[in-house]
Amino acid sequence: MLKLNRSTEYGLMALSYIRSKTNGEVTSAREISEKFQLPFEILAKTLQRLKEQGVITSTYGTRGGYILARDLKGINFAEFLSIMEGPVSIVSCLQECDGKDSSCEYTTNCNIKSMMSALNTRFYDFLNRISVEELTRAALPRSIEFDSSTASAYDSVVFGASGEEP
Amino acid sequence: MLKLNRSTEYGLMALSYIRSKTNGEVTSAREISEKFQLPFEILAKTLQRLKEQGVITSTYGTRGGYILARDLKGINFAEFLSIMEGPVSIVSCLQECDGKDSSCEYTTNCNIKSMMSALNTRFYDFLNRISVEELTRAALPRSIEFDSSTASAYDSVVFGASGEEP
DNA sequence: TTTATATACGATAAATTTTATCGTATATAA
DNA sequence: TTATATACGATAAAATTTATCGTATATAAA
Repeated sequence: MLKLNRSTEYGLMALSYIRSKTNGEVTSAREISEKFQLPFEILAKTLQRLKEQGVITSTYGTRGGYILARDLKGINFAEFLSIMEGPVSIVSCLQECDGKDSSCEYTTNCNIKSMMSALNTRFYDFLNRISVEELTRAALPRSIEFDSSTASAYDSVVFGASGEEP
Repeated sequence: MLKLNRSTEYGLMALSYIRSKTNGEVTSAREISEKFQLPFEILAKTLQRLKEQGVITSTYGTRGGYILARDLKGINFAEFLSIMEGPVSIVSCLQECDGKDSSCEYTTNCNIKSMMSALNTRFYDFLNRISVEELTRAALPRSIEFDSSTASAYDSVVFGASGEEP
């Protein structure tokens, strides 16, 4: 169904909340889980994965919790998804595992591989143009013209540019 | 994992094969299933769904099978996916079911809904720019410059434009 | 030093979704 | 009349996602 995993959603909700904190204030997994009614264990694992990848840092103990470790503008959605859901590929036959392509297991005679490869490249490019900074903004900013052909990967992208009311 | 369903892949493979046939020659489900080693029953259901949506037409009986019924240029990938996999939405809380939005069941207090809505719009736009005609071409055409900001939904889109060797 | 709090992490179970199979009905050419 | 092929509902198997459990580790505060 081409849907994001729950952990991806949890991760974005968590980052959105963490970044809203001021001057070095930490946020605990418990706090986020209660604030948004998310299952604690899964959220905790999600945060641990984000820490493992250097997106946030943690402090142990009674006043412990998480703070941002990287500029969210420098993390694009493709990278975020690969942290949260593993290697991103719209077709499994092109998914890289441990550095090497896993070839097609379904058919010995595929007539769409070339096009799926092209589609995958284009999809990856789509994800690359979206930063986690944008995805974790508090609210949709007022619509600004966006030209995807000139925007670089870390440019600000206003999603609503294609068809929303001003 | 943001992966296409098997039936979507089967559907594209089938359409790619069917369109390659010349002067009104029909293609049976059995033929496709044997040609590409795909499970017959699933492929048959896939073809039935494509027929139901008017993409192909069928003829019964001994020399029966399928032929194209619509110009594949007029079917974009968003529509194709909704035929094959049901309503397309990158987040379930925005997925329309029976005309009305199904609201979020996970949390009473979502801080990313606005951005997910924007992301979804943008994703849908991405899918809209890709036609089934392109996806079912026999091979990747030689790379041509593609400017996504000026291309209309049914324009030819060359996927390889972003980063492939010429 | 003890206790409460909080992260860390492997193992496993439950739920959901996807994928495949089965049985039967219908239509048509040979 | 028979063989071939689509049509379609019901159900089972497999895979994936989501959630839970148990235990270990680190730290601030009492």
